[in-house]
Amino acid sequence: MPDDRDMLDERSIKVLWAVIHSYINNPDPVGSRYVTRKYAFDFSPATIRNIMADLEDMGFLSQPHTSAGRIPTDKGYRFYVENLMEEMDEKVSSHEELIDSLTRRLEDLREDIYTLLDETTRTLSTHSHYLGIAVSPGPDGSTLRRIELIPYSDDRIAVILFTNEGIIKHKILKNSFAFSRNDLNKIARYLNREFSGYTIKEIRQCLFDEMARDKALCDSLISKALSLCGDVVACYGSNVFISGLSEILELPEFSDVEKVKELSRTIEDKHAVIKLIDSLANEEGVQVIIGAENTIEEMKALSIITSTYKEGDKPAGVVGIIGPTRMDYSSAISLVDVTARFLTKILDEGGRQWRRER
Amino acid sequence: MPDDRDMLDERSIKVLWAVIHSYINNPDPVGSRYVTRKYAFDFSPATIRNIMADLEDMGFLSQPHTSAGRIPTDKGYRFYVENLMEEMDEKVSSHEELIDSLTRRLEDLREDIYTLLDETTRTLSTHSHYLGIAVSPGPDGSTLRRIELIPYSDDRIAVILFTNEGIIKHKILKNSFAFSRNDLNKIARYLNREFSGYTIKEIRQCLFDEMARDKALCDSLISKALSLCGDVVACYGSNVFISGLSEILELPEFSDVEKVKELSRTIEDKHAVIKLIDSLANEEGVQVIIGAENTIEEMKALSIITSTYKEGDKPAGVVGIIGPTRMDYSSAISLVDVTARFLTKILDEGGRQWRRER
DNA sequence: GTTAGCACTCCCCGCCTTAGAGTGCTAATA
DNA sequence: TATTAGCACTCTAAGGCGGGGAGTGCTAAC
Repeated sequence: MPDDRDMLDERSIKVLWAVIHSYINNPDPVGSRYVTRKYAFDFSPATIRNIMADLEDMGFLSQPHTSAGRIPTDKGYRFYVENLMEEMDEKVSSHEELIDSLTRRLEDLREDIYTLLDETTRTLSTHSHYLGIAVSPGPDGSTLRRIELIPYSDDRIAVILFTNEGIIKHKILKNSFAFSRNDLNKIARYLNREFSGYTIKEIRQCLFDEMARDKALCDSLISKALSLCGDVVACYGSNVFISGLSEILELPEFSDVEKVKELSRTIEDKHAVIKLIDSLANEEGVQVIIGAENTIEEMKALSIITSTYKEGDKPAGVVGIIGPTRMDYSSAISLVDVTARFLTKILDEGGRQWRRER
Repeated sequence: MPDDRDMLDERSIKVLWAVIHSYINNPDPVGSRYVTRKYAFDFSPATIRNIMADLEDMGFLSQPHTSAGRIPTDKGYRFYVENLMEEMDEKVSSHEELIDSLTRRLEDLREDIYTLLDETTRTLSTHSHYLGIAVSPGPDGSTLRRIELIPYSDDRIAVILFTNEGIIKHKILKNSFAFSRNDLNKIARYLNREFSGYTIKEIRQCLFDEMARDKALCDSLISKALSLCGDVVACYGSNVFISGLSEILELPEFSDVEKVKELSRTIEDKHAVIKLIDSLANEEGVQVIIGAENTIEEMKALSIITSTYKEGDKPAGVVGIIGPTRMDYSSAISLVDVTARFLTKILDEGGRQWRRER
């Protein structure tokens, strides 16, 4: 693919930027006259029209109908995000207000990452006026810090799993054997020695190998320990948090109820969302997916900005913003970036001393 | 207030029922001609018109405009729910399908009530096509089964709280003292002896009294135990689960985006919802709130059906359905009823042996 | 007490018109 | 040769108009 940048002269770029900038602020097709006026071009509308026609030929702009102004295409936004945004937009504020409000709201939640992520999406959505989204660390983002076994009733024990990321998972297991408290302590000690410091995914793999290698080899307590542990790590998965529906409904693109239905169906399907987001989980830095670049059919009219937050230097989970393709990319991107860094910092403060050397 | 029932003769009641029945199935104003045809009355439309005019005078029906048919008022629905529903509607199915799907989906979740309630709302909404709602037990609905203290890092301990209702709450406390594992065990034993079997609310009250009575009296370990416990019970609250937005958006009453916005704002405000639902938490059996009977401004166009599920014989939390006033009350009520009973049964199976005699 | 008949009301829908915004093309201009 | 003014053309959004239809309330007859 040739570099689009080369196809465009300075003037075309300015016009493209103007159209996008205008359209982001106000979803009316942008006319040539408006561009000359508002953006103080030294050309007449007629010239701008010619340029716009060229931009349309190249696929950066489109017309809803003949004799309407132009609106950006996904390709147009893409070009904007990659080439124009940083150099042409006046710098957005340093997001002090966001950091403030994150700090204030999340202060007491450091140790409970689910509530923390939930609050994060709320903050993201009120600041961006789009949907805020967060995904908690999955099996390969979570590192086991510690596992505890607690007798719960005559035939049940509670398994509690602490991770470095602040996730605390619990599961009650119906066990047919009656373990003594002493047995449980032994098993827990064994499991902690063996597995703490590894990711859930690694533990899964390890358990799998162990089982496969030789069942007879393990003494019975160890094999029971492994099976307890297996039950819990087996159902370990990511959680999704999404909020800000009432924010995003204020946008004119959602004045059509059909659109709203589509959106609500999409965000109620957590599985699809997890799948989508997980595919971005290992990318460095802020990811931008614009409109039809998206793989989910119902989201082809939306854009997604995400970034991973980390625990140590390992990607843990994802935060982001979902909005219309006509999104304020510039500020959304920096919002997401700042938020991800903030979460990384919080995790860092909690968990450093526990990281296992490898 | 005089009993409305006395004001209406047999014939008026039949007409009222017909209007409501028809309107529930199809939100078009109901005309006199339609009633005679569809509901096989032995009278002419003119007679029905007279009756309808009377019903309107009495406040059971209203007209969107002159020369439109009638639609039920909140008072009309109230009369329907209280007097007509059971005797006149053909019995709804015994909800075997619902029980089936509840059983299937909730089988593995008995011990984790949050996931269980969340899934319950999903099931409720797919079966009713309205919003499913569930509220987890609050401080006076939860009975402490057991408390565990676990060292978490050098300066933090994890407090884990098990309740009879299957709630597992955890909180990481930064403690300035370094407790030994032994100390923690002692403290936990003390707390369990003292508090298990009591509701969180009672424990709160008790802690409060204890503190007030005499601080000096307690030896230092006990006072620390109480303060640990206090930190955790202090932040114990209900959780709300709501789902089915995409279901309810299919209804014609939500073809107006303003209505949708209002709805989404309402259900995002968990606090208001909890407050509303909590006020019903101690009522026996199924509660029905119709339209403007509601105290929340934004919900005056909606009806709410709720019932409490119990742990033993003590009300624990609330499940319900939120829909338009034009709701299929008959089936909604039995759905909610069945669901609440189901949850009660599940809780019963898990927790009986732990109830403290008083 | 019930009903047929009838005039009346009001909404909904399709149709038309108009105003306005914006385009593309062409010919004139610097 | 690049730019621009002028102009005819296109398309939408909004408002006005009129007929059809559904339903009512009233009156007088049964």
